[in-house]
Amino acid sequence: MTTTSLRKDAARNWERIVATARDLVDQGIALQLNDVAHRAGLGVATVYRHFATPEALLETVAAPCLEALAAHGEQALADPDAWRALEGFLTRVVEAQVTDAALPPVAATATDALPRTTELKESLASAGTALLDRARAAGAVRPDLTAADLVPLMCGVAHAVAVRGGGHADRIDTARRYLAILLEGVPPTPSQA
Amino acid sequence: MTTTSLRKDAARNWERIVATARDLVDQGIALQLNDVAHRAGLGVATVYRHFATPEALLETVAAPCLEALAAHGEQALADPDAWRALEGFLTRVVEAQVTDAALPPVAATATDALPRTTELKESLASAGTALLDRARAAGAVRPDLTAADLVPLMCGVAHAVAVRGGGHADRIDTARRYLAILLEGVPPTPSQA
DNA sequence: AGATAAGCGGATAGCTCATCCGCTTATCTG
DNA sequence: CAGATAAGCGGATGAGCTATCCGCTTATCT
Repeated sequence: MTTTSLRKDAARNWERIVATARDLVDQGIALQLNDVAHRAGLGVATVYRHFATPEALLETVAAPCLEALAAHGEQALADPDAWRALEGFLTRVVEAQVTDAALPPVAATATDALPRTTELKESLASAGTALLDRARAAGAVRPDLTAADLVPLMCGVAHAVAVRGGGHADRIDTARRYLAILLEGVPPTPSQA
Repeated sequence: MTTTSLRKDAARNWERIVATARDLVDQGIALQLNDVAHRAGLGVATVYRHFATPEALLETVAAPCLEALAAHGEQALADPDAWRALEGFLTRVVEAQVTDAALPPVAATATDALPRTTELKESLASAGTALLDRARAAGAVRPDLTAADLVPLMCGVAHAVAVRGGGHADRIDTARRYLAILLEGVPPTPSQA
């Protein structure tokens, strides 16, 4: 047996746990490991063995979405229009945050439970940084806005949308609208140019 | 005895509880009624009698600040410059949210534990609405931005600042910067004008 | 097929929350 | 001022949740 492989039943249970957690997240129910175990028809210890904390499970649930965003970020760099690339990337990010309830808490937390999450967030951040720098080189970004502001601002938009409330379609609409307002403020003001 | 008055010791304990809670909030410690009781040197039941839930206590702690903001909102309407009035008001709001840890959760919650909180939030919202409408009348507000967006956007800025982190002075600076970016996006775009 | 250890499950100990009830004390009345 | 009254106090306690441990099961390898 190779050192990293998982026993077949363990792998199956891992999937069940993540799928159950995914359902709970989609229903807006907070993850409680005991509860997840019960709903998945598994022993409590099985869940705790795979995921030490609810945060670790949540990060695992959020991972595929983070991967997709990071992948899009890479692709966006191929767009010759720097502004359009940045705008498209940020649009995807806020839409994802509004669509997937697992993302906001993961995005807003500085210290991750899983190393994998840190990796994903770093690759996402570096994509964002590259896109922002490229837009800046095109003179489209005010000097006091830096890459370190990107994640907070995206979290801020997502939070604003959540506070505003409404159904899913409303929230997507609100997210686009708030992002549009934000993007108006990204270029340098006349006095900064 | 008039029906609404409180016994002297009860009033004193109420003050102690709120003061203790204020300290905890300032230290960034989550309010737990049992814990508050112990720190205030009071019985647990005394705290539960005055405040049914941690939210009710938090709202009480936040109330003075909400009152001050509402009062400023009234005054701001006296400013002949509609845009400056709106900008000043929103600046106070985000600075308060960043300075007082009791505000963000209270502002972001739709259903209040205390009727008083609902009152205060309504008066604050109506001040904001009046200021926004006045700025709109001056042609300084894009048509798709309504009064219903004001509270969410302020919460969004506050959340973005919290995610960004830093010391208190840093956060104030970040808050002003994010608000400045947001305000750039408030006026109509050329195509909307 | 048998050996082995990885993995499983649920009982349970530890902790936090919120209520209840006998006692204390402020306030009112004569 | 003293007694009566009920408003208010405090901490013991039961209910509910979290997370760990350990004896049993089962997948995997030879």
